[in-house]
Amino acid sequence: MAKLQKSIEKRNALVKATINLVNNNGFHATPMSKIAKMANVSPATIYLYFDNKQDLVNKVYIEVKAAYTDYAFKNYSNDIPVSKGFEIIWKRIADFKLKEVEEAMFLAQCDNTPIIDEASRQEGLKHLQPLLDLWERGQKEGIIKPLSPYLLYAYSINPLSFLMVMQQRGVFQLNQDHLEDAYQAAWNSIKK
Amino acid sequence: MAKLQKSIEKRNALVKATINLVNNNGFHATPMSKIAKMANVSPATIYLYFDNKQDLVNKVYIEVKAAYTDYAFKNYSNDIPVSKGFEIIWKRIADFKLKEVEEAMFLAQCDNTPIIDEASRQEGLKHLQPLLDLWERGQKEGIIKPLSPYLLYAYSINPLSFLMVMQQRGVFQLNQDHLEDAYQAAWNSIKK
DNA sequence: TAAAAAAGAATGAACATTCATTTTTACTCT
DNA sequence: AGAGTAAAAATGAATGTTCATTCTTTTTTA
Repeated sequence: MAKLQKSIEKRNALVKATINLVNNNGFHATPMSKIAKMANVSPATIYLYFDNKQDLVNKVYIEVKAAYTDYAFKNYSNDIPVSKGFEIIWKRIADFKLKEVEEAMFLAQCDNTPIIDEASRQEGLKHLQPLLDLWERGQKEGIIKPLSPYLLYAYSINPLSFLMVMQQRGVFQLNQDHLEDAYQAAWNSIKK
Repeated sequence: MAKLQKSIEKRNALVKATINLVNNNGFHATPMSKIAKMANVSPATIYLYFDNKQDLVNKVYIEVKAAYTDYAFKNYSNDIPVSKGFEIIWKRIADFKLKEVEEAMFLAQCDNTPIIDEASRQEGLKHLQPLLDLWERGQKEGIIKPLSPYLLYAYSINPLSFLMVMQQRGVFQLNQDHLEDAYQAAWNSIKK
């Protein structure tokens, strides 16, 4: 008999190709045939790994989001003081966006368009819980402003996405000094 | 002989339908036939007003961006003090995003995806010049931080887009208090 | 060697755009 | 003012292409 395993490399190649092509052309202008070609795979093979095109992009989104938040919260634990915790997370996020430009672009696109299922969006949101917990803790301790988490996110974390998109478009070059400035702006906007 | 005029109402209906459908389905999942149907027009008629689908979305983008910046800078002139000028612009932008939700969503999507021509993107960028001038003036007067305009934008103006998208998704309800908080965060992030 | 994995070609639907007609409009001539 | 008309505007139906997905066959693997 035959107990085979589907190639994890093929799957990875498909995920990578999807990210790249969706970044450059948008989801609906990215045919399955092109994804297959870039992954060096037959179009039919995609369907061994994913149910259909929608399932493909949903799963890629969730996986990239998970990788992103894993990276962001890597060195964080909730016995670290709030201000230090925020610095750690913020800088890891900046790091991720600078190093994993493709992944970050892909998330930005998914988060601003209707290409992802509502369910997958919710799923992706769950991964941000540690940050919400940090903010709640900070508010209890009177260290950060008593604002809605959406405001806190909008003014401290989200601006990085904008900077990254501008950088990716070659509009300007984000350097280490910019990042230090950005971190200060982020912290000033949430600290009490 | 006949000197006719194409109906401006039909054109407006097409623009409106495009915005609505692209917001809900994304550009490439929005067929010309649906745009036509929503505008109560034959598909062929679209081609009397626009060269093709790409031209349609480019023109809609530029027009909405122009409407947005006209609205934003309506009550502003460059003899107004920097801090007051920023407040005026910021609040007009917030106003626009709250009142013209569809238009604002459309811009957010276009600004985060590859659906718009590079040329049209540049064209849209030009309209922000008054804000850049304000920042330059503020920096000369030592009132606002000597940061890249992209950082200033990222931390003062752009967060509104995020809040608007969240609001639109029903994730949270943006009220007048939130906006006052947000304005303070915005001003704190740019003032020296 | 038997079953899974992978492939390439086939299928059928969806779509952007064009084509052939019809309708509307504004002007001219009575 | 009203009828006639030429051209623009608008239309619905075609056209040809692109693409997601499936089908049939081949290849790989345990």
